[in-house]
Amino acid sequence: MIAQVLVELSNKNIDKTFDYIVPANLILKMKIGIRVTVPFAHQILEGFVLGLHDFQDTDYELKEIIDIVDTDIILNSELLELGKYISDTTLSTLISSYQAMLPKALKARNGVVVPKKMESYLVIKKVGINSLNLKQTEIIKAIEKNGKLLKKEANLISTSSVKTLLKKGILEECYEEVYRLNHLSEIKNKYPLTSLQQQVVDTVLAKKNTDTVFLIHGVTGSGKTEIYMEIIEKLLEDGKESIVLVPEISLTEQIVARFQNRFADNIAILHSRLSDGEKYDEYRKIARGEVKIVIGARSAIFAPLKNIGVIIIDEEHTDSYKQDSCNPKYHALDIAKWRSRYHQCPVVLGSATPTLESYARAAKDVYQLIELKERVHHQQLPSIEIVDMNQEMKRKRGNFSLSLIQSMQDAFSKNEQVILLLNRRGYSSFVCCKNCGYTEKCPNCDISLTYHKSSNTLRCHYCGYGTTLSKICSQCGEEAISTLGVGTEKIEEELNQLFPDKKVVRMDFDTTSTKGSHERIIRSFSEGKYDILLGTQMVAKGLDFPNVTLVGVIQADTSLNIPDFRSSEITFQLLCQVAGRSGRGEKKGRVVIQTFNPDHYAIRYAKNHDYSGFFTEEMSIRRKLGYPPYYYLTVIRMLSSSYEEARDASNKVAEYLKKNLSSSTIMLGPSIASVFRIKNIYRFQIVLKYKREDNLYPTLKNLLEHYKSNSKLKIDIDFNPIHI
DNA sequence: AGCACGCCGACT
DNA sequence: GTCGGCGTGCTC
Repeated sequence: MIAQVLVELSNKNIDKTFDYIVPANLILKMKIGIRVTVPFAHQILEGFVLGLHDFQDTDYELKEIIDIVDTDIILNSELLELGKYISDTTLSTLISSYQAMLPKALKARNGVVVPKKMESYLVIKKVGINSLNLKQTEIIKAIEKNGKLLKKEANLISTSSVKTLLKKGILEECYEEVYRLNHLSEIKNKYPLTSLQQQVVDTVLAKKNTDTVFLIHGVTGSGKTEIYMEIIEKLLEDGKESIVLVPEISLTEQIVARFQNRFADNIAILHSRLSDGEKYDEYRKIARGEVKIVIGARSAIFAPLKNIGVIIIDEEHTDSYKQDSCNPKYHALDIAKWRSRYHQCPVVLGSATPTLESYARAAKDVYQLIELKERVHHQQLPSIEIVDMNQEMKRKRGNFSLSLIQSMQDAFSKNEQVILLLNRRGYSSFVCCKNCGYTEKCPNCDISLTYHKSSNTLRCHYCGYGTTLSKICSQCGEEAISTLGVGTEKIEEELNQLFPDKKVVRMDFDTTSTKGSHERIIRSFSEGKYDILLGTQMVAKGLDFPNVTLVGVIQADTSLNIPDFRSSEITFQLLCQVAGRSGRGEKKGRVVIQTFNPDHYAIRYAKNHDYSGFFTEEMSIRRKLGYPPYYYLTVIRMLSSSYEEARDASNKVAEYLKKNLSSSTIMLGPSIASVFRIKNIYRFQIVLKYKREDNLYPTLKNLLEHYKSNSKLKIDIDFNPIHI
């Protein structure tokens, strides 16, 4: 027997299987999709068995498989097929696609082993023994209750009796895997659906055995989660399973608790804040068919469920559904559509602010659109006030407008809570010498350093570089360094001066880096231990605090100034999302947005909660400039530690693309990437715009092939990029 | 990742 | 003449 093994060597561009002889002792255990260890180039590697043959069809002298890693199939036939689809559509290696689908503990690894957590149990081996003493009988009875007993517990009765019984062969010790997380809770009463919510549920279920994609465009607070849960429950009655994708940062205890109250321990949770061991356990529950509902962030889309009834993607506009940091650069929505075709089940997308791409597809009936224009129980959407900071600055009032201060005082007087958004962490956005104008930059990246007052450091938000702040300018030697721009740390300081008797809690990258800190902040704010929750975009999404009646946006311009064609869309989405945190209880909410661009259309439409107005205007701009959804985009990046190397290669690549792509494809660049040096790697990029380009994949494949042995230059391709 | 192979310059 | 620099390519 010959096995085709795909080995883990993702660093080098080896994208093929190698043949190995299956030794006689492993033939019975050998299955496609299992993990094995093999000798490969003077080392031992792990890999996946992708095929089995009876005969050798090459004349190499083959080596033998060393062993199998686990007896279970890691990649079932669906996942094997899905991996090929991912590789074909993202042009990344097959092994990287499989690795992306698995939790760390199940990847073909090189070294790291996550211990399976085992507990020792006692079971009865021999029955009908009657010469037992009192303690021994007690132990046997305790075991008979459930058929087994934790050894720890038996030892509490009598350690020596346990030993004797084991020695006599009456008892036997066995080990069982225990799960680190237990989602045990009782099913509580569910809320009755409004007739509007019920209609949505019925609409989706009417197509339950088709691969229809639904887009639920529902305002914040329109009760989408209840709709999801009802759909899931109805499909559960058919024996069907569900995947629910939720943005990483809104996957909090709050949302998990809602699902637990409804489905008790029938759920597995997958997100990055779990430890490797916890992730492994949750994954095993799914693979063993012990749970029917999976809630998780992006990678939960790969959950190995076998009979999927629905895939729900909440807050579908969230950019973290696209993996763009490493290969394969896949979008969870594409994976969802593939699996929906495979399982013949619907995909349900939900958002108050769908991406232009999704809404345009709905408008063209590619997706089935469902509109929910009102909040449940006729709660009103918050009223939004725009404050022109150009006028405010003339009055010199720091970062808080009179209107925001008054609104905050008003909320506090009624014992209500406030959320403040500032989409920039740190104390100041950069430091600058007042004498010579020199700005301190990161030595490894083309980025200004951000001042963090609490640690008195300058830090790079791209590579993590840190240095202490010196008051003396390194350029001119004058003691004239001053901080400019504003971050969350500085706002926290101002708040303490403005409202000394109010308690502020800050939630950003810096205060949520330790395990559980994110949850702690949310819980204590929800318990009323703080009056103000101040944070970056983390505070904008999914949170539900009934006592919050005021949301303040310190600077709506932060995201507007990003040099990206999506900056208006991102700003509009962020403002709508954060506004939606206000007035979710019985009291009506208010929102104050401070901006230097009060007339910008993204801000104007957000003020009126006018999605369709924004959609129409933004679409006309995208059409004029030739951006999605009118054109597809692909970014090709040339990366090298040598500036010249990256520059020269980008010119060569551009020439090659021009020659091989059709004349209707528009090529932007080559130009330096928006941040042209990160971690000492120079980055050039080419952007392709096209409506249809049949030569795209073959051309880019050739390009990668050509450069794959070049160790100095890396070619990085991102189809349908989120950021360019 | 390693290790072999091979094509150049420096040196006993 | 030989030794070793490392760039390149292969590993079932």
